[in-house]
Amino acid sequence: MPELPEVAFAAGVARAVAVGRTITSIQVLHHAQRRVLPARRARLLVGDRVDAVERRGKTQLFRLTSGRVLTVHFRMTGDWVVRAAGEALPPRARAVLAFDDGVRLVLDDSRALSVIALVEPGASLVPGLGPDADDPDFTPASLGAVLATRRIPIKLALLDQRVVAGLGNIYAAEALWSAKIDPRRPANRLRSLRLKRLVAAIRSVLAKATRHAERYYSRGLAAPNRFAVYDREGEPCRRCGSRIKRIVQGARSTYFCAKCQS
DNA sequence: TATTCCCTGTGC
DNA sequence: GCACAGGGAATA
Repeated sequence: MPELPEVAFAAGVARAVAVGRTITSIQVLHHAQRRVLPARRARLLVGDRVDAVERRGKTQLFRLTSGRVLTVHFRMTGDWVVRAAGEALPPRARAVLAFDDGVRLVLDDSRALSVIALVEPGASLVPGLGPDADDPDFTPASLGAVLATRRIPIKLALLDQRVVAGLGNIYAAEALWSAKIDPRRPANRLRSLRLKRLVAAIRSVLAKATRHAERYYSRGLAAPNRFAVYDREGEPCRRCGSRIKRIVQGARSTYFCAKCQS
């Protein structure tokens, strides 16, 4: 299930399958995906070749020889499944890309919230997206500047992809714990000390999780959860031992330690 | 800035 | 039944 580490791994799967291959057919099976990419438009992909698969935040970008770009966002429950010619599709297949070697890349998505779009050459790919966490442009100063006008709680600001690209609900909470920042603190009330800790924490939390995911997924294993706070309500804080709290912010859960995050 | 909606599935 | 799920755009 996709937060950034899963998307990064999935992009690697797509890259291995698709780069250098020509698309021979595409089926968009669910109406939710067809709204953005109707069959008539999807047909434009046939005969085009995939030159590269990249990632910006949680969006995967298939760069095509025509100059068009196929963008895929998994949202909550999307994933790639690879199927050889003739193999049965998974029950929640929402779209199927077939290549000239017979291999199919299947978008498997129980909730069908994934978004697939075809972007014309030169058009903006992911408008408004902030820097990725590993981008050198993502610094305490740049983060401070973006947050300066935002009075919303820092946890909600971190989920805004214009602030940092690729941070989701789990790792926003994990990074705030690591940086010892209260998720309820107004975003514009972080000074240089906390900004510095937060940028370092976001980088390290995502990098570690991505390496961890890669190790497991590449062997076909489920990655064991080893979160510091996420989904650990009532359990002891790994730093101070007090009980992890769960609150609701922006209609989603936030987990944190009220004692050592301020 | 807060709420609602898109979809389906799971667990209580 | 109902609450909730790792996302994000569209509303009010």
